[in-house]
Amino acid sequence: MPLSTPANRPCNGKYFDNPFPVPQRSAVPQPPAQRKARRLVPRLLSWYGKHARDLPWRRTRDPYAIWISEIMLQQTQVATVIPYWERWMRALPTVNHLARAKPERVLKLWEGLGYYSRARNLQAAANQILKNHQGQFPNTPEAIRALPGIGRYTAGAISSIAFNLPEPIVDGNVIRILTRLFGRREDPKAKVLQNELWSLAETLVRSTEDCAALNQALMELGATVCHPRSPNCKDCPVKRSCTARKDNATHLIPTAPPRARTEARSIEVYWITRGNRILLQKRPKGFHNAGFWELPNNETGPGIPLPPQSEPLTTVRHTITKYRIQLMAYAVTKPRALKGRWCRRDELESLPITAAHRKLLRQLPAPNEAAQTTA
DNA sequence: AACGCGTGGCG
DNA sequence: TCGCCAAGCGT
Repeated sequence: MPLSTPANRPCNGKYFDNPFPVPQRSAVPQPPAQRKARRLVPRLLSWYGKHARDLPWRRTRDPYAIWISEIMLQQTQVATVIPYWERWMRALPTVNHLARAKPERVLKLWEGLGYYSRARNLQAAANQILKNHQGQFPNTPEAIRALPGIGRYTAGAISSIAFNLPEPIVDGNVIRILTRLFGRREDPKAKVLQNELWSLAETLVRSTEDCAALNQALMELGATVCHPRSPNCKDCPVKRSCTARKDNATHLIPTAPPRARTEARSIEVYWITRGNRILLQKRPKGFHNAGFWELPNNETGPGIPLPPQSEPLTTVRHTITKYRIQLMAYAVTKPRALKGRWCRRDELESLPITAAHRKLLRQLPAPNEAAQTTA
């Protein structure tokens, strides 16, 4: 265990003093779906016991470490996250380290992961923990949920995984598993089904004392067996209870509403060199990805008149949700007065730069070749 | 409630 | 190449 965090701390008995599971012994009969959900729990737990991957953040119950992993894993695959998480935990092993770090260092550690507001929210939350919780990670679902960047899912995940609290989680994996198990073909984003999924997830997590394992079992099953496309049903511990499988409808469930079309969009960026240096600027506040370094461009600054029919040195395409963006890099020899920082090639490594701009920079000639290229 | 946000992998 | 997808959140 390479971390300096309080790793492998055994699950403290105090977590079990909570009044749960609440025995549902009312006169009203339970809805069949909830009964079915409870029946699944032992199978899920025993399957997880055998098949859980050995992921680095599963070797600790430090809420800080688990928090970082949960934020990194939002809309991001496990394989991508692992090296980032390892690096982050070495660089900023505690809430205090994160709160005190320079924002630019935080961005640098996040560089390439995308959805960069996650990184800014992490640091804002760390400061909040310092101020409101004396640097101690909060241990109630409500207090966790109140931190910036932590929504209902992440609050449930940290509560259950780090503190073993009986808090439900509904993420993409859980949506897939539950809609398939219960044969629900409605749009899982619709409020009605959403509520039912959260209710089922709650029943599940309240049916065991190992809340951490149960919730992770759901996600693990979704990630490794119950794939979006061509699920591996033969390896599924609950296949006999799966309505979608019985109806041969796993490819139809969960229903996915059509996505919005992406629009094409071009941005001119300017390759401005002086000797062996290249001009970079920090993305200004108010723009997305504020704080990252980039080449001057006509998105965040004024355009520069280019000679007619000038060809870009290179182009890089990348897509964000709505736009397919083409960055076209033009060599500019006589820029109007632009603010920025003249950087040597080797300095670029230490600055936070988004993946799209990194790609662009890699494709550009070295700065000292400027004269020849821009003639 | 619907939209915007990054990136890399896959068929 | 293209569209879809991955441990969501804030507005």
